[in-house]
Amino acid sequence: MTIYDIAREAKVSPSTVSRVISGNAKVKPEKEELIRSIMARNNFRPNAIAQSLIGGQSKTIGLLVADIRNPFYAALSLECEIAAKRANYRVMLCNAFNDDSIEDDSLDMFAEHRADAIIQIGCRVDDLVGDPAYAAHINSLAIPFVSTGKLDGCNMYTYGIDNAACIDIAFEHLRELGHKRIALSGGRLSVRSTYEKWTRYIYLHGKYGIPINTNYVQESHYDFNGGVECMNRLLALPERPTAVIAISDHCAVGVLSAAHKVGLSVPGDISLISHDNTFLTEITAPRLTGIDYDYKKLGGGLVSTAIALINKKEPPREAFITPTLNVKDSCAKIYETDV
Amino acid sequence: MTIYDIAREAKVSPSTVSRVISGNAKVKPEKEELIRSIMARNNFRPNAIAQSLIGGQSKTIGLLVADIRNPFYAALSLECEIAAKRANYRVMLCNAFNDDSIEDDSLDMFAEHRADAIIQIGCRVDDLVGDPAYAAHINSLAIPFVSTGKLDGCNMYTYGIDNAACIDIAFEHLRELGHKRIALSGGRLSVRSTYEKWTRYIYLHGKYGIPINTNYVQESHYDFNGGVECMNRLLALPERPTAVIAISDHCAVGVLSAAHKVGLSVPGDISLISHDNTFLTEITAPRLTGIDYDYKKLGGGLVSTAIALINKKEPPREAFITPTLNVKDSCAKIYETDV
DNA sequence: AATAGATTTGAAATAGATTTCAAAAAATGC
DNA sequence: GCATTTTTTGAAATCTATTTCAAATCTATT
Repeated sequence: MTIYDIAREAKVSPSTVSRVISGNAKVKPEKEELIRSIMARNNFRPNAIAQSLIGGQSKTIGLLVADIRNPFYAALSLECEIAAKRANYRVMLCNAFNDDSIEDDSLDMFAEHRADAIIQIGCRVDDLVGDPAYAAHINSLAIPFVSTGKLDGCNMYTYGIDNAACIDIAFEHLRELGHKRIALSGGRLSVRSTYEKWTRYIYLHGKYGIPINTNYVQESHYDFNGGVECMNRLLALPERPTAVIAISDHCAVGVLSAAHKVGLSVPGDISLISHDNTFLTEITAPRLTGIDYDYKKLGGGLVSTAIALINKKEPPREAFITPTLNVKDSCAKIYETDV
Repeated sequence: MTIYDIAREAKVSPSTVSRVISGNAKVKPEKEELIRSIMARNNFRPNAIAQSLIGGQSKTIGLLVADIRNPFYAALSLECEIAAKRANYRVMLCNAFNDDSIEDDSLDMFAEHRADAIIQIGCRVDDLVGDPAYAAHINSLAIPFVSTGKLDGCNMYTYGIDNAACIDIAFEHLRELGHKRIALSGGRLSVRSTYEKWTRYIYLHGKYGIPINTNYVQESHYDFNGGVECMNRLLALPERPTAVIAISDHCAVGVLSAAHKVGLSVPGDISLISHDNTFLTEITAPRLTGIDYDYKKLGGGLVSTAIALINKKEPPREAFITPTLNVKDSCAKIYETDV
């Protein structure tokens, strides 16, 4: 069923049918009525593929995430989908699994499907020391490219999170509660967002004249086991920290589990601040205080930056949303006598 | 950059370039070499949209899930994506949020984009008493439709989970451990998969001559709060159950939390069996014993059923994978003296 | 070298919409 | 009622690849 079939039945030309569909030209009301009724009766739906071909726009945004099973990516990709839909764009989602070849293939696939823009969240695009070949690959696509991260040598736009502010907020909250021995669990330093958090952590120690215990910053995976291992290392220290900032909720649950395993109470013995504010923070005991993002704003910002680029507008090269603190039950006041 | 540009530069016809791309006709080796080098130098990628238009196939499968933030859907949609990619299909993902109008719109969108097949997981497609209008809508799309669920009056194919077997396995495990007061938390009876679990639960009581306490079957939401509320109701009973089968991991975590809150130990005081075996079962204390699915097989089965239908093969109307029990730490033997 | 047979190539049609441009129809003015 | 302006319409070109069919080229055979 095509516009030609509709046209024949309505005794008009395909052009007229097209005008009814697109709505960007006047058609005599009675004819429009007739055409619409024929379309409805035949269950006709215009072929979006043909529309894309002639229009030169696929109305599709390629969305590449590291792993949709990670609640952070799930929440964010969801908001991207909603924002895209509102702007009459579709999302084509791919998981990269931190596998370089899948990542490359997905980008090529987006290019072949003529995605109007690409949004990438996670993966190599936030490497502190980027792979030049990867940046070159992205550039070669010649498709507007937006990410929460930033890759050197890559023609791209960033709409992300103010990472330093995350640590500012967490640190300040703990400081107000009297904590001075604050640990960071930790993430991988090779990731830019993590690097920015670490440097801010160090900066804040200087600012407040708190001596840095380098053992308090522990590299870890972003998942449950990363948190467990990290916490175990912290617990083995002669003087253990009184508070831990975890790099993700997943990680925080691991920290919590390791603390519980040795009989420590959170927040009684150790306070814990998390990142991402996914549903995980609601299902632990205690519920986790943590850094929260406005996911709607973040997803919306990524999409609107992408769409601005599609429309040849010039959005800011970089924009960052400010995180907030979502206070729940995992932090407590401390009265240190020995400092 | 199109095949015409390549053709001009290589001094051949577009047909020849096309033959090199598609590989389904011989081209003189030296010409092919030349054409390939020109394509590479210009970073040429064939336009998948044009290929779809002429080929009459979009090589796209529409995937509609209830909510990607739910780890079950995330894990399954991931496997669908992988299986589709292996068969040279792409996935177009939409979230329906249990919102009927979003669901309808998404289906229409799939149709307009000429998805070759639609896979739906969750949402109205597993309603026990289906909405005839919804079934009619699906039928009107005239696109192969595959789901884990089943909707009356709908021309569709099911590749799902043997729900009765889930309960068989959970029940058997608990029975072997000596449990007789087994509760079900619970899900919504209006969902077919849940209904099948409930009926099996009742059947098994009959089979083993265990009296049914109707208070032990509690309807609930599938999430954390559903589990909490359900468990609170169970705990308020004069004789509380010794074991709970939760309808999802999310729900199980809620059950666990409610148990802990009143000082009950799991599995010391109460055993708990979950469903879905998502990462949640690994991050609780104790780790949750539960019903596990072969996600790769399930996702692969959904996709291969869809592709069989695309290729006019006739796959089975219904197929079900058999779940397994993943024994972790949330169930214990019980020595009941009072039964 | 001529012919038959096999291989390789190109012109043109096709997929299903949109858009431009000119023609036809309708509305307006006098 | 006729000329002029405005609105509505249709024919044809376009988007980018694939495929058919016939023509051209090459190889093999005698």
